[in-house]
Amino acid sequence: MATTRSTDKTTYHHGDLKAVLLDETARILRDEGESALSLRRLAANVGVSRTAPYHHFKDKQSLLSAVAEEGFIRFNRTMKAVLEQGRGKGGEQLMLEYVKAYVDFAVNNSEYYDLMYGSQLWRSASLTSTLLSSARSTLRADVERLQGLQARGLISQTLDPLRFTQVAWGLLHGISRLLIDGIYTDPASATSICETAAEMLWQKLRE
Amino acid sequence: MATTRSTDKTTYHHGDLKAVLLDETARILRDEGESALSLRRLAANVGVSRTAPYHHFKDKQSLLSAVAEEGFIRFNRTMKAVLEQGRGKGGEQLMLEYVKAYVDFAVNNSEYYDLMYGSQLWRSASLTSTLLSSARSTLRADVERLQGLQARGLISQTLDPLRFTQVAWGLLHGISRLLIDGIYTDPASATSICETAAEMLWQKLRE
DNA sequence: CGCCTAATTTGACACTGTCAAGATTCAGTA
DNA sequence: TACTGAATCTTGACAGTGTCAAATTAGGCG
Repeated sequence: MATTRSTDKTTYHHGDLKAVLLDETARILRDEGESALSLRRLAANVGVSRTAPYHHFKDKQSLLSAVAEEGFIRFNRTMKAVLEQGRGKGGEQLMLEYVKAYVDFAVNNSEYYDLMYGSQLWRSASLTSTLLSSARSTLRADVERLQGLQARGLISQTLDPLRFTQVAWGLLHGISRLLIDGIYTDPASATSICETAAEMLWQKLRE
Repeated sequence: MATTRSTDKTTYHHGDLKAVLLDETARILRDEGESALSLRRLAANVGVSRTAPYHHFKDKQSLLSAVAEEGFIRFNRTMKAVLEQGRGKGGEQLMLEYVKAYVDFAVNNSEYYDLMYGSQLWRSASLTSTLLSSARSTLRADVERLQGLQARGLISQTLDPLRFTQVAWGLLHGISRLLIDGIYTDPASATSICETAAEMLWQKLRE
């Protein structure tokens, strides 16, 4: 702890500022909401001057994009783990767990999810190619997995893997957003909604 | 035209300010985007001082809520018309047109849709009870229509109308958001995505 | 006509993102 | 070890922003 520079204010050079800014940004978004995030408050919280962050991020959007990138990494890791742990399970069961895992991640990491699929990121110039490929990673893996299943005759042959994936993504994204934004009347029914969604997707997969 | 007060700057009392503010707000959002909307610019565009809008709207969020309310009115009207014009048609065909109409409204009126189902509105204090009932109007009508169809034995008996409606809503909302925010790789495939979505929903309805 | 109320304005305050110029520290080379 | 260039951080400044309070103006009604 003594050698950690993160919270050490005695040094002029912070040493760890970039990483600390990313963490504190996520923390503010989670605990206090988007409207509470300003670069000045962020800098103050971290114990640094107002413009210090500008030496690590071009502007505010650039910082948010970097946080989003961290979100994509966590998201991809989470979804990959779900698939690996569900190896032996049946398709229907796996589909349900996948749906639940997606929505669960979105709802319980909304400070990241909001940025990952918010409108600002996808219109911004700071959408680098590496970020973009990270953003499409899970989607691409889904399409390829479906193609594999189709080749082995395990799912419907008439189905277009890309179309199905796009629709499934839309479904999961929509449910997640309605939950995050508090638009569904009864958030407690989330599990039940996920089950119905998974059933529907699985039905379409077998056709 | 001469008697119209909307653009008349000669009078001290604007006369029509509230309505003009609502229209100009929607116009700015549509043409220049959310980040371009400030109360000061809005007021200047309309030819009125910075704080004039405050006599018609408590604060900025209140203005946006009012614009959202206008959005709900248009949305409810649109969806109602789709159902009425699709009286004689078969269920599957009607489902497709419904899906297309929803997504079409969202994409082509995104300045309203963003506000209607944005996170700010649903957390805000300006979510009045009349606004809330307007917001849930189409959803409630959907549930009741399904109950009617179920009573007449036209759709699956085992299906929970509320759950299905929630999931269908999630699907349409998700597709709309991914299109609006430019996240889908190829926006041209929107029609095809809607078709797949409609098929899936119809399949689930008959079960 | 005169008054009351609603509509509108000006002034002010505390914020915000961001740029430019200066100060400080670090890393590496001679 | 001393010096130098680059990286990092700070202070000062500017144009915006949302919003409040107090003053001003106009319209409608007696």
